[in-house]
Amino acid sequence: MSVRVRFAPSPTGNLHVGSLRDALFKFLHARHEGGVNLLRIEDTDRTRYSAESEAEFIETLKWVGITFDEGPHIGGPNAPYRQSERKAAGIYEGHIQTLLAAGHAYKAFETPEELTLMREYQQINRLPTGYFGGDWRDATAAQVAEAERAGKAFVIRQRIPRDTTIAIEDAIRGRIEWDSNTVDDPVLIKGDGMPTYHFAAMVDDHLMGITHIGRGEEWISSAPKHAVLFDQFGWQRPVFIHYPVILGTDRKKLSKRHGATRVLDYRAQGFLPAAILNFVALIGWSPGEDREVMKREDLIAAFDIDGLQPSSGIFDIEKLRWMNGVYIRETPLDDLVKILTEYVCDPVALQYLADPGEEKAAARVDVLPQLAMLRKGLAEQPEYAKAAIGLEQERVHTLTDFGEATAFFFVEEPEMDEKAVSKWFPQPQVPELFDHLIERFSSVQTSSSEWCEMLVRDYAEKKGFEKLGPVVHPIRVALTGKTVGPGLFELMSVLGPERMVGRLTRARAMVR
RNA sequence: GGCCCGGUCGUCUAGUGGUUAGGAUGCCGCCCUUUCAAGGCGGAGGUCGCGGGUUCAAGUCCCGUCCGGGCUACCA
Repeated sequence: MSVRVRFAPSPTGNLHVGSLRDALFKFLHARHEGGVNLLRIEDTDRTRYSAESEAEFIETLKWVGITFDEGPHIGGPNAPYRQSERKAAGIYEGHIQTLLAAGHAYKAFETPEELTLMREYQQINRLPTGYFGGDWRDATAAQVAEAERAGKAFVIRQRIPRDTTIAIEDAIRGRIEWDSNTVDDPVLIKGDGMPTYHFAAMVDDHLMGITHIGRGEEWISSAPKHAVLFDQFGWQRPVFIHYPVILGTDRKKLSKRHGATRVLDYRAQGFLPAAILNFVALIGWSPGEDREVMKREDLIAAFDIDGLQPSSGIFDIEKLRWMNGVYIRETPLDDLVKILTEYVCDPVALQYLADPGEEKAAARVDVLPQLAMLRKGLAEQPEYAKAAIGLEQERVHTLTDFGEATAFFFVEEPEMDEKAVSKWFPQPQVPELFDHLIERFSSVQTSSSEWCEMLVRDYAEKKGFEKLGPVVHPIRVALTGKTVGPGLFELMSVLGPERMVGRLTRARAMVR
């Protein structure tokens, strides 16, 4: 039987990196096996559902390149793909009647207050908390009928078998068992008639032919209920895969304190989808060999459930930054320019950089003016901007870094680093050097890097400098205001004679 | 409290009874070089959570223990 998996998020907030990783594992599994990946929206909790959230999920998934074969946005043979719509279509109604008739489910009429009281009693007496029977699991038909006649509100609970062992086979951890007396009777249908996750997800998984239920390990505790439900329906149990969780640097669940949890915030910070995918795939999964830089297609080719790990992993943004740098360097320049052009115009990214909310660590307010200059440069002098980007490509980690890295190309008068100026400008060779260059560049139209190199080397040699440093460094400071950056001759070539004359003249005035 | 899951360099991980415990990142150093990167080379960093046991041999198997995490909702 071919593999059928599903990503079934509850759209109640932003799509965060943990969910992205879950979606990725399923996607890779399906694609590796030539199976089917489907998207289902679990919106049975109408009080928390948000349409914007659902839209964000779909947009994010599309951005990183996780594709689906069926889903609410593309349709498919198992439509509808939103549980609220499936409820409206009566899909769960018939199934709960089947369970009720077989005695695998029962109506329970406790009020929420009564349940709270029961929980408190259990806690005080150090008993396992939960609904293990209450007043209704063993109620007679007459009692139920009377309560119904009285119009009392009820939920429908699953009747978990007692005095037995429930075991599931987890694809990562192997066999896990429970004493069935420690598993309480979960609500299947809520008072408002909506199914809970426990019921709707399992019914849908069966109806949609899901072969592998992949989800976070926080679901392990409810797995016995789900397994029993499949048994009670007489359905074949799918394979359960409980992924380990992704933690923050404090070993607590990943939260905003660690930078960001929302995938789109990483986009705003200038991370490439390929890098995010690659990085996140390697938390909790390994190809089993010493290979780390893997593009989407490599991941698909290598993915195997056996490579999944049981232990949780910490999200190390430093390693993500390294990996993002690798992907930026590997991107062909034309593509990179296109990506950057979109990035510097992306209102969501700019908005985030201007106001990263609680994520103070990620605040990059200072970079906004620089990104604006890059945007302007890209629009008004595309070839010049492209050359500048090409020179900085191998020394940045994120798209955001291009703002700072290319800033000196676009401002008329680059900000001069004081330490650099005081170190290099007072040196005796400098005035004559600047005068020489100003004169030479004033008389030419273009300047290739070879020509610039020859010019500088000849001058250094003529003046008796054994090393290039004393000549190169003052020029670099004059042209860029900084001591670090791309190779001087490439940089000179891109700047061109006119800009160089302007900047050298200004620097010359500073020397006296 | 109850039930369940997990535990190899700081971090991500390889490892399925016999390895000097490997790789990556981060850190440090050297080389390259006009600087910074990138790249190359090298280094520090692990008593495989701890304690017992099985075995000629244990990170690998068994037991116990500690620590971390999850669940314990008419949320998912």
